[in-house]
Amino acid sequence: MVSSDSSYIPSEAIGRIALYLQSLKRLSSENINTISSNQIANLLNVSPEQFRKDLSYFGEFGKRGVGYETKTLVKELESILSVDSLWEVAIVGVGRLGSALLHYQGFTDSNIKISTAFDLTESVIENDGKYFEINAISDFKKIVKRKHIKICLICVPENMAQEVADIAVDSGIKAILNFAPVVLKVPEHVHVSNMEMCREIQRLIFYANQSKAKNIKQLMSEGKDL
Amino acid sequence: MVSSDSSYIPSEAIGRIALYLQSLKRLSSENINTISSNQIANLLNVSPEQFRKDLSYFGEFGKRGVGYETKTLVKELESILSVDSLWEVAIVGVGRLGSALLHYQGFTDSNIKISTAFDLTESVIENDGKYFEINAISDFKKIVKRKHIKICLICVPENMAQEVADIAVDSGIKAILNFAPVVLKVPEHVHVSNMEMCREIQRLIFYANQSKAKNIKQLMSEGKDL
DNA sequence: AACTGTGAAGTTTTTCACAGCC
DNA sequence: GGCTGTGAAAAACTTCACAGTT
Repeated sequence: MVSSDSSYIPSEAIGRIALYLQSLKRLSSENINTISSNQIANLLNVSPEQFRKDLSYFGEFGKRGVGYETKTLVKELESILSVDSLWEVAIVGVGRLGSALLHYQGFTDSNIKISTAFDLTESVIENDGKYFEINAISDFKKIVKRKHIKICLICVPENMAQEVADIAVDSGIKAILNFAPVVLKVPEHVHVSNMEMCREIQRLIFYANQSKAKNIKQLMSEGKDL
Repeated sequence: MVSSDSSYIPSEAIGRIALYLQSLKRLSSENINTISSNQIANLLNVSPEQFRKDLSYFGEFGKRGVGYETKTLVKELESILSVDSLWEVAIVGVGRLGSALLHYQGFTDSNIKISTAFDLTESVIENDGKYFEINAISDFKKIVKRKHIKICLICVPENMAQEVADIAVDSGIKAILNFAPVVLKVPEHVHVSNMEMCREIQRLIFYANQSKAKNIKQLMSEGKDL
């Protein structure tokens, strides 16, 4: 049923599947049992066709004339993304951002757990009476191999990020979520996703200012003085 | 010189301009004065054509046969993004993530400053001998108007995010960086960019597992037993 | 010779529009 | 009648290929 030759699937679609899943879980927990592509699309600011097309890459999950059963679809999407069982991920760099992520509560609902943390040296940090063991980066390969960890978050300063990425690749890591403001060089089979706040804010600045420019243009075309 | 009718510009291009800028600043500080589209593209894993095309939406910045002057291009790109002067942004929600962002050092280089923080109630937090004033969300509009803040980061729990977004919109905020796992409803003239780690990690999980599936498929087609 | 700038071609992604099913 | 699933059309974006400049 679930086909997954990813070569024909727009990479944006995968992100949207995760979005649909998030929303469907919520709907399901609110005891909404059935939903149409129109309804969910409206909730998520995508088009209904987009929603249906995205699902169609993986199979047929709805009933014509009826819609989609939320509970079933949750299961199907979890299976598509392979998030139907817990994924343990590692984090490297336990500075402010890293430790914020380490203590973030929101991962649990998504079957994600930051099970292992690394920094330059071993230590133990405490939060709300809970203790977190921080491992030395020199033990990365050993620990990651033993725990079969496939995904790692990089939260180190920019001048160390590539070095960490190299270690991760060498340790068999399959995907990296990179918070450092650099473009990591990794082999093709390793996926990198960047979460860079400065770049993102700068994009917003462009658009925020753009709308100002548009307004000015509009006012001028209406013959108004500034 | 700098034209900017954003309707013809791929929105991805803006993110890349911010990326180019980041890299060019670094190169410039390393006293690299000239660079070709080939060189910079290789550094950033984009194609040289992509780089040239992205710039071409805004003007002509290079010299044929020579390349680009880093210092000049930095200035040009800063002007395109309007990040040539300081942008003060607000943050709402000073939990773990919010306070990590509040103390993040990396914004300065990008002319971004989180100048104002909000939470449910007024308070003062301390870090490294520095004191940060946290304002009550009820004062959001007043303060944001007075300080002419146009951009805000939303770091509140998901059940409050829409409420905060409504306040932001009402206060004249032009763009929102949203860390909550919900799709915000805002008028068309307000730009929202989402930084949602769970969804991003789930995307990585899909790809991480995909490559496994591919490997298995490959092994099987080579006639090997598992 | 080296490198940019850019129409045109190609590719990817989204939207349309409608057949098919409940 | 209402809603899905999906080829086909349209739009968006990227890459090609080459003319133009230093």
